[in-house]
Amino acid sequence: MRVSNEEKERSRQRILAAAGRLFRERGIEGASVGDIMGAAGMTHGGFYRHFAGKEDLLAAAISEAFAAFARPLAEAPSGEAAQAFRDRYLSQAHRAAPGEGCPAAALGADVARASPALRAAFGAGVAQVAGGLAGDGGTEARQGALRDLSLMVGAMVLARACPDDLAAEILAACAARPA
Amino acid sequence: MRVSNEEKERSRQRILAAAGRLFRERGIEGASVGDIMGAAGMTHGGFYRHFAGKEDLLAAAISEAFAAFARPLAEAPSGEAAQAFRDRYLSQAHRAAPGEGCPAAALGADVARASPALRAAFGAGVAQVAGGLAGDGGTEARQGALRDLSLMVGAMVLARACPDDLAAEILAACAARPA
DNA sequence: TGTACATCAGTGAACGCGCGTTCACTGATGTAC
DNA sequence: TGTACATCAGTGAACGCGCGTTCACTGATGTAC
Repeated sequence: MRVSNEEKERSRQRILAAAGRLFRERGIEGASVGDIMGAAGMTHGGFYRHFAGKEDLLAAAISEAFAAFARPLAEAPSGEAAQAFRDRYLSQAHRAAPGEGCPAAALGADVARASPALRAAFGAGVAQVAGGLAGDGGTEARQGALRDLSLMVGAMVLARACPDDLAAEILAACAARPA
Repeated sequence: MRVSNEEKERSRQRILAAAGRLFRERGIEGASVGDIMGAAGMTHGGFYRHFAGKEDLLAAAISEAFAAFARPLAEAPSGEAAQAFRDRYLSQAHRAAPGEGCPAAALGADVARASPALRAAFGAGVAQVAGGLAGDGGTEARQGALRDLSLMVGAMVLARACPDDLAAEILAACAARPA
């Protein structure tokens, strides 16, 4: 049965939110279209009324996830926000909750093997986060932001893949000197 | 037809080498048992004479890949080897050849979602590389090595997932100040 | 050292399963008059 | 504003495909005597 235009838009947002969480939690291949639609409260068949296919959804979910993840950086005074962002990033809470965490740490390796279109969307997200970290500084600030982000992404990738004690050591080592 | 014990061992090594390359190039799910056996010059059926299953092979391939990747760090004087390692790590050549590159950058995100046994093997590999970077320094050297490795892994994950120009910027920014 | 036989590495067909996508169908919504 | 009809969001069955794993089979290798 057809639903109203407003409800359709709400459905689309639910699918996007579920995709953003499940892709980050399980990886691109680990989250099926059926899983995502189920998490959004629907069956799989209606998916193609909203997206052209899984890759189309993935691109939209990545853009949305990066925008949400970078939001705190744009909303507060530059220096404070950046430091709060770093502290949150290198926490055990972030390690334990990839579904709400950094899209780069969760999906970077998958995107590396994906289409140029996806990599463009991913690159735009990375630039967005780096821009937020750099504030309105110049070239050097941007360089520093890219270095900071690399350190954080690497620390989180390693921490999630390592046993708990080594993970704690990695996060502490990277938090110790904020580059 | 049965083959000799020596040839069986050579087959096992070919499977391990092919797995190490294909897992890093395509990810854990992207490299099938059939692909790997084909790359090793055999058909898929014989696989189970060598390994209990795909996960067993993956653990062995990860250990082998980390050992080979860390080898240059153990074979040369500590300071020189570490600097050469960093330069090679943050290069375009490494970005373009994941199959022969750092297992942590290529497989970290996949291993984060895998079994504790796999994460233990991965953690041992990470510790091996960090140990090679730290040389025979103390706690502080190990902290620094974990930070260095995090920076390198993050830079490579981001560089591979981003378009070429942003990737070059990331690698240059991280090479500029070797933490 | 020879011989007879058990072992087993590798082959290729087959299995059950979950995937992304397609499709006929439904009935409430949107729209042209 | 009402009405008649076209649209289309969502359902659930079905598709073709590739996956990891199993299995009967083969014949050269390993081994007990």
